[in-house]
Amino acid sequence: MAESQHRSRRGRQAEAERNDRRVLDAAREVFAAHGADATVAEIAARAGVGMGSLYRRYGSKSDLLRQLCTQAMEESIQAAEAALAAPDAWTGLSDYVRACVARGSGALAPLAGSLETTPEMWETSRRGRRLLEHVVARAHSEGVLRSGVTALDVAWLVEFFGRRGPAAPGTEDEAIRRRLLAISLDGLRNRDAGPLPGPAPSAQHYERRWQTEPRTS
Amino acid sequence: MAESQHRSRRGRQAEAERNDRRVLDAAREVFAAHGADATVAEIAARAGVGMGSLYRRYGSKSDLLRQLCTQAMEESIQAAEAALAAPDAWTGLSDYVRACVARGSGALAPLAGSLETTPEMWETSRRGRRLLEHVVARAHSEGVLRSGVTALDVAWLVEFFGRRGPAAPGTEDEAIRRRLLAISLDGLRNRDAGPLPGPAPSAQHYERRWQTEPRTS
DNA sequence: TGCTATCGGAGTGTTTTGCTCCGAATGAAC
DNA sequence: GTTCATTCGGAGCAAAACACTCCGATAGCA
Repeated sequence: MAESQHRSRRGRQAEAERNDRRVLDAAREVFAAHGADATVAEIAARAGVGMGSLYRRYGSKSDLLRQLCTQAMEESIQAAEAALAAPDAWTGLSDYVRACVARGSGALAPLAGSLETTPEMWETSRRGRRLLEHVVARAHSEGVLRSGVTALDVAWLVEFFGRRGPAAPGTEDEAIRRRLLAISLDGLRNRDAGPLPGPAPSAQHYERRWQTEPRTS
Repeated sequence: MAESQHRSRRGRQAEAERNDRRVLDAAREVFAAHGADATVAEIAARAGVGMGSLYRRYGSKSDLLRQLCTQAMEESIQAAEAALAAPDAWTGLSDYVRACVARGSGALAPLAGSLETTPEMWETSRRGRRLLEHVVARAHSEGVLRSGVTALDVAWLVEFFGRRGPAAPGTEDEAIRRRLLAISLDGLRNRDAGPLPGPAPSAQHYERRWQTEPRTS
């Protein structure tokens, strides 16, 4: 607190900016670990910031959540672009999955329905999905992806592994997750295993969760 | 409600027994879907039973949870015994995993730490784990399981897929889960893929989550 | 037609939690 | 060194959520 902070342009404003970032990072970790029920107080504590600072920047808990969702979607878009730029399709796809899981993109999915969604968020989400479809299509065309696997299968996989994650780096939880993910990714490769059971996931169902209804309570 | 219920021995007691079962089933579904934060009222509603009936049988929410955990562990023990009796090791192991996931055994794991555990529960848990070790050992000895996979890997896999599950039968959620599980099980088979990353999960860590501490709050 | 055992669910007391408000602390200006 | 503007931190509050109790209604039995 008393440490010098004139590294950036202006002293106090620099602290403000740093706080904003800290809050966002802390929020991602805490929500990932505890779900949407995590308390604002805990986020503030983790960020090493007072409630005042948190609420000055983000009007409400929902706002914070929305910001986080948007950030997660943008990160997954970047990961998809990186996947398309990768030297081979399999490296691209598997790095995409690993990156999304590691960042906990899927951890925000259980929030579906408890959040008012903006049109921009929908647009971002769709853009991410379209890119992922390209990533998957490329993998199929190179013959490295088990046949029958769709982009939504991959999206759901990310979401499954992201649930209640990401585990903090260096923890055993994280190591376990990596092992299981390695197993799943192996199962995803093309080894002419039998066809996948059941119908492919529908986009309708994937999106429906986010359609806002106050709550079923 | 007004339907006749003299199918069993005594009219009113039959209803009582049926209610007990209904509550237990409803509780499993609701906790699986909403986590430990699910409300008692919702469980009662789902069971089609009043709060009074619920509390007469189960003294508290924690009691109910404990009962549920015990039941889940016993079911997984039965599944393990079935696996050992299966004609071949792979059928046994994969049916074990599918059964546990379908019953949502892993859905109760996130409750770890929020529940007072009895010595009997520990004993049951350990027995289940020992059986699973036999199931895994058998699979290795028949050469159908990817090398390096331990019983705890399988246990964690079940837990991962059980999180926030099971989805109600017949829903698309359930179909998706089955697809992803099929992928993971394929990755689990022995195809001399590379070694799994990182160290194997430790029993210490697996058990530590259940050691009761009031709460970190 | 009473009598007993069980049922259902509205009401209650408590805990939790999102959010506000204000005194303290910091840095810039002069 | 003093003053002023800005940002910080966290105690406290009002509202909501929730586990649990209590009692009138109801179903079986004699």
